[in-house]
Amino acid sequence: MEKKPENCRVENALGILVGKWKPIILLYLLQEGTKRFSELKRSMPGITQKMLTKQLRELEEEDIIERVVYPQVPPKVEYSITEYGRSLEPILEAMHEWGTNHALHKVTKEKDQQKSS
Amino acid sequence: MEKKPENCRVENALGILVGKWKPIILLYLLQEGTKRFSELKRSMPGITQKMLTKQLRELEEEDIIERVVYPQVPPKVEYSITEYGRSLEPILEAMHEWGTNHALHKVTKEKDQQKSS
DNA sequence: TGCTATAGTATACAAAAAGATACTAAAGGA
DNA sequence: TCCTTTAGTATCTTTTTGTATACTATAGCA
Repeated sequence: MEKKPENCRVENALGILVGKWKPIILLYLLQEGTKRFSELKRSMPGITQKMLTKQLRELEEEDIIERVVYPQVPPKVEYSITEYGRSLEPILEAMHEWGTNHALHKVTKEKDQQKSS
Repeated sequence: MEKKPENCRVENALGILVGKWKPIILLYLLQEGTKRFSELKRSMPGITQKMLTKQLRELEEEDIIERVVYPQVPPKVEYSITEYGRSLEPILEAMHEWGTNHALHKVTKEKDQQKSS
């Protein structure tokens, strides 16, 4: 496998996951399946509509999620993970697991430093 | 495993990997082992000293890399991945692999769109 | 004496990401 | 008639990231 810094493709994946809300959106859709825009918004207190729209558009652009518009009033738009998008799941799981452990690691380290000071 | 958006730990991992140069630094150190500051800099054309220093400090802060200073003039400082930092390797590999495939996926998608237009 | 190399720091600035806030259309209900 | 709901868009401001450039100390070398 090519891992030379010159042709590092980690950013290709990173770019898709990066964004304050993207991992949250993805985990939510992976677990809960298809969701409406308003449901997504309600599930993420603090996000603005602009941000949610932007992140969703970016994920759609990369073929990770699908957007289905129902021609109704008031509007109804549903979002879901694509078949292809599911291929990100193992990475998200691995990061979640590592991240959970890392929170612990930091606490442990801090305690050690307190002891030695 | 806890994957509720409310307690998403993906960012814990993401935060460490994010930064224009961090994946490159990590892959390089993982492959090449211990390296001096100047070697890192030379291997990453385009990075400024300030940026390199900053990224290295952040990785050190998270216990991913180790910094060893030799009391010499001119100075000599060596960086290497910590034992703990190695636990990120599978994630980086997975992202690299996914990212490589994703580049292909995009090209394929574009071709499909051209055909249908 | 002046030049090089090393591993930085300091300062100013530009660009990108995120946030706050106000606005839209049009159906259905009180 | 007015209010609510939905899924956005349009601006503007703030915060975070990243870049450019100049500066530092000191040993060894010519």
